[in-house]
Amino acid sequence: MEAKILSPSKKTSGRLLKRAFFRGPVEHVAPRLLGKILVRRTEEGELLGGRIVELEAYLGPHNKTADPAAHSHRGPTPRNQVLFGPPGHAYVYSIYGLYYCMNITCEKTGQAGSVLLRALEPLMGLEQMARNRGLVGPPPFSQKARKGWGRGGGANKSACRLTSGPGRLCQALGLTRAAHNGLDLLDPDSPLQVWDDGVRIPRVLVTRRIGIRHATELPLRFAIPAHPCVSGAKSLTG
DNA sequence: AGGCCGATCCTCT
DNA sequence: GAGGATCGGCCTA
Repeated sequence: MEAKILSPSKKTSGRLLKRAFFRGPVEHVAPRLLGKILVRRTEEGELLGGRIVELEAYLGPHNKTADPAAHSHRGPTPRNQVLFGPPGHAYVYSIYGLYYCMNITCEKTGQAGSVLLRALEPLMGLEQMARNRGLVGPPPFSQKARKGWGRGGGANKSACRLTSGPGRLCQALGLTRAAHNGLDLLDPDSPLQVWDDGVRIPRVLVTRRIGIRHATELPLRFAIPAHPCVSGAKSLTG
């Protein structure tokens, strides 16, 4: 069951999203972010990025439904203060002392809803992303995977290993708390942006969230059905 | 001041 | 399917 490839065959481009896009209830914003493109411009001017194919919503403390899994659940702290700022910004935090994860702030300032990016379909800068992930060099990955890279048009399963998972995608793009936490994703001059290239997602898979201990029953994970780059459970009961 | 633990990933059985 | 790596933030004393 090979999934449909959503990548454009031409050179990837797109428009910056508007602030208002992120201002609504996070459970409404999250599924609409599927298909949008996360892009980092490196210091050397290279573009690294991919299409968002899986994400999770986390509810702010203002919400009627309590979400003890959210970092904002206990209110503002030095670590999570970006979550309580304006929408459309990057919240990057370290986890397990080894990896980073990235959220996009949503809703109005102070409400602290956010979206965790869980998987991208690699589109830009695949060679560099592989280096960032430490996947170049020893087989089995490099030899096989390199064939599918180079051009913009392929979400083969090997390439997905670059950005399939919240820690993996941050490592691939080279995202860190020190360099990227708090950046405005909608600023034309920002080194980290979200683009819309017009791709529409016809159907959205909704499941429980992955890897959390609290509020595990909430249906707040959203993914493109059967996309090869989606991580983890493929159904609500999985 | 100290302890606990996580929105993870990788390797090995 | 299980366990280890590894550390900053937050809670308790």
